[in-house]
Order: sequence, then C-alpha cells, then structure tokens
Amino acid sequence: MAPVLKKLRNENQALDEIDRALIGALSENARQPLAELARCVGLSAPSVAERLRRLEEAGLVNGYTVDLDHRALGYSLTAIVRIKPLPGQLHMVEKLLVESPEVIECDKVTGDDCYIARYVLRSIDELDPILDKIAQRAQTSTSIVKATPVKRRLPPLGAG
Amino acid sequence: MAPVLKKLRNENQALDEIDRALIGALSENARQPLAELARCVGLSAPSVAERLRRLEEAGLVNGYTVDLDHRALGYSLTAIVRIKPLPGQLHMVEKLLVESPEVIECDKVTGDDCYIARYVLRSIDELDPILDKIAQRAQTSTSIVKATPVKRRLPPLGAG
DNA sequence: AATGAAAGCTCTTAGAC
DNA sequence: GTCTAAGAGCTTTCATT
Repeated sequence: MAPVLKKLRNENQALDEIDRALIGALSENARQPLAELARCVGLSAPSVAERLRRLEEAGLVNGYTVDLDHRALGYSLTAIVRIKPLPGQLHMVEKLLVESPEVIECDKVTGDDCYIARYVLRSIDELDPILDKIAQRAQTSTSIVKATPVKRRLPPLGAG
Repeated sequence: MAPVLKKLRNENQALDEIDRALIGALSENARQPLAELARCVGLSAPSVAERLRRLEEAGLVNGYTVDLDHRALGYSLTAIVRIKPLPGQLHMVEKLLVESPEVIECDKVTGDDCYIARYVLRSIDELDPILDKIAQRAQTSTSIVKATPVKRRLPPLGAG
C-alpha cells in the first residue's frame, strides 16, 4: 500500500469500540496498569500496549496528566477574564498572559474580545492587582466562577 | 495529637519540594512508574507511593487523566459560548448544557452572562444548529478559538 | 517519614498464527 | 493485529530506623 493511501486510511478510520473503551478507561484513571486496561477491554497486555502506542503516535493521545484540586491547593477562586487589548498592545498583552503563572489557560478568539483567560486566585484580594497589570494595555471583563456544571470531560468518540 | 490540630496542620502545611517535584513530574507524564518518579525525586519507590497516597487522600490530587487532541479526533473547531438564559429558563438551559456531549466544559459565573461553555465542533456547519437549540431559551455570544497561547497548565505550587 | 528486602504482579520482547 | 511465554522490572508489604 502506498504511503499516501495509508495516511488517508488513518485519517478516515474511526476509532473502534476497543479504542474508545481504552480512552474511556484512561480518562477515568490514567495510572491504571496495562494489565488492568487489558482486562477491561478483553485483550492481552501486549495488544493494549500496541494500541496505546498507535494512539499516541497518531497524535490522538497527547499524554497523561494529573487532575489537581485548585481549591485544596489554596486557590479558593477561579476567574474567567475577557481581554481586549488596546491598539498596538496585542503582543505585550499576550506576553503578559503567557508569563503570568496564575493564568492556567488562555485562548485567543474571534470577536470583540481577543483573549479569554482562566485565572486561579488565592483570594478576592488578588484580583485587583492582577487586573491592574493589564488595565494599562487592555479592556477587561471579569467573571467569577460560582459553580462548574460540566467539569472537563471527553468529547464524543463516536466517529473519530 | 487531637484530630482538630492534625486537620489544621494539614490545611496550613505547604507542599514540600519533593511533593512539588512529584506533581510536576506527574503533570508531564502521569503514567510514569513509581520507580521512575522515585528516581526523579531521589526517594525510594515505597516513599513515593506513600506521598502520592497522601496527596490523593488530602484531596490535592483528584486523579489522573488522558490529554486528547481534539483536532486529531475530528473536532476541527473549539467555540467558547457565553450564555444568558431568558427569564425562567435558567434550569432548562443548564440541563441542556450538561446533556450536550459537545459541551466539554461549562462554568456558571457572576456577571451579565450566566454560563460560559466550551464546545467542540466537527465543522463550522455544526455551530448554527447547536446555537439554535439554546436560542429559544437564552441569549448567546460565541467566540471561535483561533489559537491557544496558554494550554492548561499547573498553577503555582509555591505555598499550597 | 523514610528505608531495604522479598513476594507477587506487570511490562516488554520475541516468536508464532 | 493478536496471542503466549519468559526474563526484566515494578509495586507492595513489612520489619527496621
């Protein structure tokens, strides 16, 4: 089979039921031993190792990470801040966001706002100094998270 | 030591340097064997196992999860939608969001908007039908993610 | 809190279907 | 793409400090 065909085949090919079960099991506990994953999905350990290797190599699985409780770490508040840089300040604003350790996520988006950033804060007292840092360079609009009806979850894996 | 004192001690106690190194190593690859984590931080495997057990029990570590590439899974777009339910529609809107599998995260926030939801989409064609579903019950404002200057990362673990 | 030693399990590799 | 088998490596328990 020519390389180009192989590539197309990979791109079009949906995950099978076992891949979906593996990803589901890993999303619940990524530290499960291969042997246990193997029992979950009804394959041998080497087969599961091979499937994971393929999912990683295909770029579907980027890695495995730890889910921390920000509250338990002392960050009692999460804020979502929309940021519209003033003319000429776009790059400085982005640099500021990237270099602020309390920004745990930031997307650049279409529309009137340019950035949407997620901040963790130890207390409400930290909010004002943090916003002051960008107030010279951008207009901001801040929302404090009161609840999280949907915690980060898997997208549908139906026809990947 | 009385239980109440033990509790207070746990709450005030910062993570030590080894705990921070462990969490850092896990955030880079949560599937590393204990033996390898032990080598990273310069302790024995049983000591690392015990520290992890404590971090989990204290609720600092919620679990371990897989980091998927939404694009590689066929979701070529991410949208962040701000949602302001119409009078009397708050609960129905929240239910709709929770039950929509393409919503991979949703926070309830202070301010004029009530919810901020993150959607994954296979194509731009999916956006209109998805927004139509809530348009009867809420005002929405949609931003399409163009870039992600800061991918989900750890908050500072300095004085946890 | 941490350690080393040992038993039991897991992972990886190799070879076959 | 999957399997079994076997050696290397890892995890867990426990006595010790």
